[in-house]
Amino acid sequence: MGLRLYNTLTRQKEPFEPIDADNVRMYVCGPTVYDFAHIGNARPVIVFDVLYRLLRHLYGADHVTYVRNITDVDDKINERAARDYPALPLNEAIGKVTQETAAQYHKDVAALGCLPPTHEPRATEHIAGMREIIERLVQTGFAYVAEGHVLFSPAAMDSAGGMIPRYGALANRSLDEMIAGARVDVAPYKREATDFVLWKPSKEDEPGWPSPCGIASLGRPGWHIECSAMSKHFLGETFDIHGGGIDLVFPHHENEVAQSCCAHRTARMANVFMHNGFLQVEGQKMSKSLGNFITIDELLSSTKFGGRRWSGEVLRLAMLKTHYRQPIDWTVKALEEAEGILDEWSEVTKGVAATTPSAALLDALSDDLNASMAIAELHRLRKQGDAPGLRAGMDLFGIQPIMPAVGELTEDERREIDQLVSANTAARAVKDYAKADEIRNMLNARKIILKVAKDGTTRWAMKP
RNA sequence: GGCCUCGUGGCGGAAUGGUUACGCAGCGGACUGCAAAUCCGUGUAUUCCGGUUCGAUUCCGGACGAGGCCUCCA
Repeated sequence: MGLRLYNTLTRQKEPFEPIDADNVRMYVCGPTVYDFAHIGNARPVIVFDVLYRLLRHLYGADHVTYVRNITDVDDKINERAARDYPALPLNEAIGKVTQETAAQYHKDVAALGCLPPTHEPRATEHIAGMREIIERLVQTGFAYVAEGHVLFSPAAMDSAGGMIPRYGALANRSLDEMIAGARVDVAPYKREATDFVLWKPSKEDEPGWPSPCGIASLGRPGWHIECSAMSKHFLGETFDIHGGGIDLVFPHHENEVAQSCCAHRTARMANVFMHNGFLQVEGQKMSKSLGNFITIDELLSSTKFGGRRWSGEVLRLAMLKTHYRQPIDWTVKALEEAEGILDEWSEVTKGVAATTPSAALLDALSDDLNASMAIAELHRLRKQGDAPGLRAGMDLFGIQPIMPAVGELTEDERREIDQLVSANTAARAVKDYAKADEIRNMLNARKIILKVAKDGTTRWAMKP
């Protein structure tokens, strides 16, 4: 069975046909680097990493180009920089914030088992490309200059006709509905309430670049234009897959489509748009005010969630247990269950070389990334004792075997435990059960459990 | 207010116009000095009310409930 993907553009699953099978091209919206990435941010990164691995498997590792940007120009960054480094000049402070946050992000997603994308461009490296698109949009009447701003006109897009899509086609809403919505920011320089900013003027202490369209003052780009510029640069005017969180459908992706299709006179920016569902924490929306806001780093290295640390592999498996388009409830219980499964898989696959992924596994993932069904197949492989097959499946998922909590013990502690376990085995061999039980209780008190196999060999593990 | 998504067992979570995967927990058994671990077996579910249909959990309408977008939050 070939790859089928759910396309937000058409609201249905479609067979995936790459524009060029020698170079399958995917763009995923990356982070705006102003703060630690939270666990909700991790979902698209993990989901599209699995898709990236699947595409590499299907089309060859050298035939997939994956671009995930870093947005390093944004007013939230400016605010954060001013707050955190009040003594520094703003631009210097911004540099510190974006460098530090990007480094933390790389650390986080690596711990989650995500491959680096083929290209990871920064918005500030592509200002010239943005200016070029903006110039073209103004020249062709899709955008206009007003008080140092450049604004895009969805109304102009809708009257353009030809192959250019209707504004709102992706989000499935009409311009009339949006005007009726009436919560659009109305600025005096806008011709229509639905017009959005492509470029805006910068104050002297704000980051600024030479403006397009003959605007004299320095300025900076609006939110959506960076993705249009960077995707064009690396993937061309039309590419295969564009991904991100479902909240990006509108306005972000809708506006990207508008900018790109109008600038390039194309029918589609990307053939397939994919969006992952939202994440809740213990049944509630994650928000700072509810106090359930949790970052990737906190899960990995603090005891804030569930009173303990979690490995990146466990976080990844927990994330993939739910289909990517469904809402996911992030709970301690779900992480514990994922860890239990991973412990079991790890035990049988440690040091085992992978074969190729089973056909059933590929079929499951090829059906719009049905990871739940794929995981069921991994359970089946384990049950059948097919360790190499299981390992191959785990590789496709990007999940490595873990060292159960044992990794947190020091070498000395582990040696001591090994000795106690040997003493327990020896005591049982001579039927000195009092002594054996005493040792076992002592180990249990230290959260060590003994696992005696049928052949008498004894292994041990940390209780979660 | 407008638009959209979702509602499956004790829990998590797939699939489907016709015996409802899989996992966790539970229960029973094997094994064990006793436990644990492991293995085998096993019960339980499609929110409610209408409609279409030989047949609906699936399709359509409504109710109730949860969530999202319309605010530069993935």
